[in-house]
Amino acid sequence: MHSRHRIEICQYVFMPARAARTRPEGCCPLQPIRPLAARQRERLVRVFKALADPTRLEILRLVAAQPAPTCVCDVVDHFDLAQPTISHHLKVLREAGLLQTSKLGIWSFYALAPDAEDLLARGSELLPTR
Amino acid sequence: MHSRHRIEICQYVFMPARAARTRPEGCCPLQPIRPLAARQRERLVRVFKALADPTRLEILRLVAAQPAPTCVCDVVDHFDLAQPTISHHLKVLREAGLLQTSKLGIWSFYALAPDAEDLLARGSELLPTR
DNA sequence: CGAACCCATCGATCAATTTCGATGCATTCT
DNA sequence: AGAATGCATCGAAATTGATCGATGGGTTCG
Repeated sequence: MHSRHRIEICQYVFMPARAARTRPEGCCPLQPIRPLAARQRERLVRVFKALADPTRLEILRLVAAQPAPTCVCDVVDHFDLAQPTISHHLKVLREAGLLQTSKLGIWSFYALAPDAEDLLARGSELLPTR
Repeated sequence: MHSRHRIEICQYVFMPARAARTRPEGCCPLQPIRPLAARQRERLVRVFKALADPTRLEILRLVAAQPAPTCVCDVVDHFDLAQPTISHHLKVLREAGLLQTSKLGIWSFYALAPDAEDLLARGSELLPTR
C-alpha cells in the first residue's frame, strides 16, 4: 500500500485510479469527458495544423492585413520561397477554411474566409466553461 | 497589357504589383505588415503544433475537465496508446505552455498551466483589429 | 535489500510534411 | 496561331513527427 501518499483531491481522494490493487474502496474515478465528434475534431486539427507553420502564419497575417483580396504573385514576392511552395501553403490555409480564393483573368486572389475569425477563436472552446 | 482586367480595389487599383512591366504609374502597393517577432512566432507555432494532433487535443480536454491534477497513469488508461507515446504527447503540451506538471511520490500529475487560456485565445490576435 | 511500480528518455521505424524543379492548364497579348 | 504570363499540380528529396519496445532512474512496499 502506498499509504504514505494519500492525495486529498477529488478523483484521487485516496490515490490514482490506476493502482487498482492498492486502491481502497470509494475512490472516485476520473471525471468522464465526451470526446469530440470525429468531424469536429478533424476540423480543429486541420485548422491548428494550418497555423502550425511560421510561413503560413505570416501569409495569413499578410492577407488579413490587406483591405482587399491579395494576388498570389504578391504573396510570392513577399517571401523567399518558390511559387509552388507558396501555392501549397495557400492551399492548406484554404482547405482549413481560413482563406478563400477568387480568380480574375490570369490572377488568383486570396482573402480571409468569412468565418476565419470564428475558426481562430475556436481554440478557447477546448476548455470547459467554468 | 492586361488592360481588360482592371481591379477596382485599393492596392490593385490597376493590377497586381507583380506585373511590373504592364503596370501603370500610381498603382498602390501591398499594405505592409510588421512580421511577428521571432520569439513570439515560435511560441505561437509551438502552441499550434501542440494542438495539431487529435490525441493531444483529447488529452488537453481530458485534463482540462478534471477538477484536480490528473495522474499520468489515468491518461494512459484513457487511450489506446503506449505509455511512452502518452508521455511524449504530455511533454509536447507541457513545452507549449499548455500543461504543467507536479510529482507526488511515484506519480506525475498534469494540470492546465496558468496561462493556458491566454494561449488558446492567442489565435484571434493573428487578425488585425478592425 | 529485492521486488514492484510509475514514468521519462532513448533508438528505431514508419508516416506525414515541407520544399522545389518540372510540367500543364488557362488566359491574355501580339 | 504563337508567345507570354499566372498559378495549380505532380513527383522527388529531405526534414519532421508519431509510435512503441527497451531501458533506466526514482520511489515505495515487504
